[in-house]
Amino acid sequence: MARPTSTILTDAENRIMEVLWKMGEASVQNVVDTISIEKKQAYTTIQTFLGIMKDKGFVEQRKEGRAFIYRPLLSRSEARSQALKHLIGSAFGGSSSALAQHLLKDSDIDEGELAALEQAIDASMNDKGQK
Amino acid sequence: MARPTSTILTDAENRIMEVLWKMGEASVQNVVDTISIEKKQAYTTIQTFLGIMKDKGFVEQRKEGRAFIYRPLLSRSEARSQALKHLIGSAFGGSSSALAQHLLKDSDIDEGELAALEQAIDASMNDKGQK
DNA sequence: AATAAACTCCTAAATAATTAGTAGTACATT
DNA sequence: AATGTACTACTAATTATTTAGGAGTTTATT
Repeated sequence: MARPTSTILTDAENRIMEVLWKMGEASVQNVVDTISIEKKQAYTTIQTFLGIMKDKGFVEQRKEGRAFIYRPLLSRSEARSQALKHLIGSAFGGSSSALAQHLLKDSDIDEGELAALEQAIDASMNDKGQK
Repeated sequence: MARPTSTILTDAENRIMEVLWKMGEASVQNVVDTISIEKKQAYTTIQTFLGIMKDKGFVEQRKEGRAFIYRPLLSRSEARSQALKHLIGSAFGGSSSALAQHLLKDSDIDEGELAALEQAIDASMNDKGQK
């Protein structure tokens, strides 16, 4: 394979998920209306994305009348944990302590606080985003 | 444009930059040798990437004999800050406090420490990675 | 009933990201 | 001198990401 499919949400997917997370569930039109305030997008563009996101397992669809209603299967917190994990893997050599040190590189904190942040990052990466 | 070029390092670019950061500067062959321990990559693949990275301004090239020697123009710390900024923009709604809260959602810390982390994140995003 | 509106389904197309082969040139070694 | 080695330059191909149009169908409105 030339390029593996991203395991995390792409930027466009993120924008759409944001609407679903805010509304709980939404039709294509709902997403278009909400997103078009910031970024003009064709109805069919959103439709295409929701189809892709269904294939990837990020959302599920249910028929209501003629239209499909989409519901997130991935929580915002889970998505954030996964994105964070990916960032650490790619930009921080897989080391959460590297991230902790990067974040706090200009602050004057002691060893204990650094270790605490490191553990918090590890926890964030590994949880399933319940909270 | 259907897809804007990524402003941050892609995964493949990151792997290569990691070698340049470690060695200070490196030839194509140096990168191949180092990377091939983990991931087998053709000489010309690395060559193509270094060309792209030169176009993007991430590295500069200098001729030494027949071969090109590449040197990073972007520091690891800068790259990390940019990657973090991008993550916050896409997955955390642009809010550094959202990231701080996500990181510390299961720890028992007080308001002051949370605010301190938030400021550290802001600082990390905005600096030029001198340290 | 005819027309418009709201959908879905299928198709298409541009650009990025990732990977690598081939041709050609310069240098080293037998 | 011939052959191999080490490069660069150019080309190519695959898959993902992002964007959207057109055909067809069902429902609503004149």
